[in-house]
Amino acid sequence: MASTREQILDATGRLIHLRGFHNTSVDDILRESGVGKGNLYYYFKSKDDLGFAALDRTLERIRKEVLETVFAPGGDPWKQLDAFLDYPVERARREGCAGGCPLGNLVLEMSDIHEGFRMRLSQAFGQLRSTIEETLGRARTQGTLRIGADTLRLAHFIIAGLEGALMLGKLHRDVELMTSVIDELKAHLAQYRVG
Amino acid sequence: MASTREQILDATGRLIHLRGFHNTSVDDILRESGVGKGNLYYYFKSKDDLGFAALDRTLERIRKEVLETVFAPGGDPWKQLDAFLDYPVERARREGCAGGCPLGNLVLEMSDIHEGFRMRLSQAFGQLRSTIEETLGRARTQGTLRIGADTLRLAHFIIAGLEGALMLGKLHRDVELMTSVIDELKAHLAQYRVG
DNA sequence: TCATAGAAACTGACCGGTTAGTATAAGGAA
DNA sequence: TTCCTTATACTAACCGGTCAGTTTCTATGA
Repeated sequence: MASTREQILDATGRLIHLRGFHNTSVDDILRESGVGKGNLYYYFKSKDDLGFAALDRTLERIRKEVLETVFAPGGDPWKQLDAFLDYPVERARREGCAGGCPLGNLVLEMSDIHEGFRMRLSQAFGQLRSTIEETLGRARTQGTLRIGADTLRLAHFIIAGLEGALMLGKLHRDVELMTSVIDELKAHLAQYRVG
Repeated sequence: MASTREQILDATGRLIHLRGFHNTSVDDILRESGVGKGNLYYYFKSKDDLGFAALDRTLERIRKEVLETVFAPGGDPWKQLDAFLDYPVERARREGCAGGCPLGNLVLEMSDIHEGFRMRLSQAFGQLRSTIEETLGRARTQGTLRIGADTLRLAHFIIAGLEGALMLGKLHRDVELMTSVIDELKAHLAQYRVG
C-alpha cells in the first residue's frame, strides 16, 4: 500500500492534470486521496508546496516511463524519435484525449503568474530538448543526419509540434487529428535523414 | 469614450489573457475597469456569461485584425501564410512573450472542464483551419502546391506548430526561440511549394 | 419650454459558500 | 519518546452573486 504522502501526491497530480492547478482545491485533493486536512499539512506546508512536489513527481515519472525507456543509449536515433512521438498518441488512443499534456497545461496556466512553476517547467523542457538534441547528435555521428541541420532548432520544433498536436487533440477530442499532426511532424523529421 | 459594457469586456479580455479565467476574479475585473459590481451584473448575468462575451469579442478582433487583413482574397497564398505566421512573432517582439496565445491558453485551461468554452474555441479554430485550407486550395488552383498535398492535414500542422511555438516562447520568455520554431515551420511549408 | 414619468444605468453594502491554512487533541507504531 | 495518523473545529480572506435604492437619460404632452 502506498504511503500517505504518495497517495496525496498521486491524487494531486491526477487532479491538476485533469482540472488545472487553480481549479483544483485542497478539499478536492483530500476527497480524492481520502486523507485528512491536518495530515496533508503535516507533509506539505502550502498548496504551492504540494503543487511543486506533485510536479516534481510527474517529471520523475515521465523521465522514467518515457525518456529513459525511449532514449536508451544503444538504440537507433531515428527510431527513438519516432517512438517518442508515438508515446503520447498511444496514450491518447488508450485513454482518450482528455487531460492532454500534464506539462503543457501547466506551462500555459502558470508561466506568467507563478515564477516557481515556470522555472521548474522551463528546466524540464530544457532537459527534454537536450535529450532530443543529443539523439539528433548521435544521428549526426552516424552520418544519417543531413549536413547543416540545426539540431537545437529541430529539437525545439519537435517539442512545439508535439505540444500543438496535444492541444488540438484535447480541443477537438479527436485522436485521429492528433495522429495526423504527429505524422506530418515525423515526415518533416524524415527529411533531415540521409543514408 | 467606450461604453461601460465595452470597458468591462476590454478589462475582462485583457485579464483572462494574462492570468487565465479561473485566476481572474470578478473583483479584479471591477478594479481594472472601474465599474461597480451591480453594474457589471446589470450587463452580464454571470462570470461565465461575461467570459463568453469577452471570448467572442476576442475572436471578432482576431478575425478583423488578422484573418481579414492577412488573408485578403486577391493576395499570393504563400505570402499570406508567411504573413499569418509572422503576425504573432511580431506581436511577441513588440510586447514580449507574456500572455501567449489568448485562444491557446483558454484551450488548455477550459477544454476539459467547461463545455461552453470548448465549443466556442473548437469552432474558432475550425474557422481558422478552414481559412488556411482555403488558402492552400488557392495555391493548388495556381498550380504552386505540390501534387498530393493534404491541405487539411497541413492546415492542422500549421496551427499546431504555431501554438507550440507560442507555448515555448511563453515558457522560456524567448522571442528568438519562438522565431526559430516559426522559421522551421515556414521551411516545412515551403517544401510543399512548387514552381 | 418645461414638467414629469418611466426606463436605463449605476452604486455599494451585503449574502452564503468556499478558499487556503491553523489549532488541537487523541491514538498508534517505531 | 518521537514520529506518524486521524478527526474535527476553526479563522479570515475571498469567491460569485444579489439586492434595495439612487441617479441619469429620454420620451412625451401641455
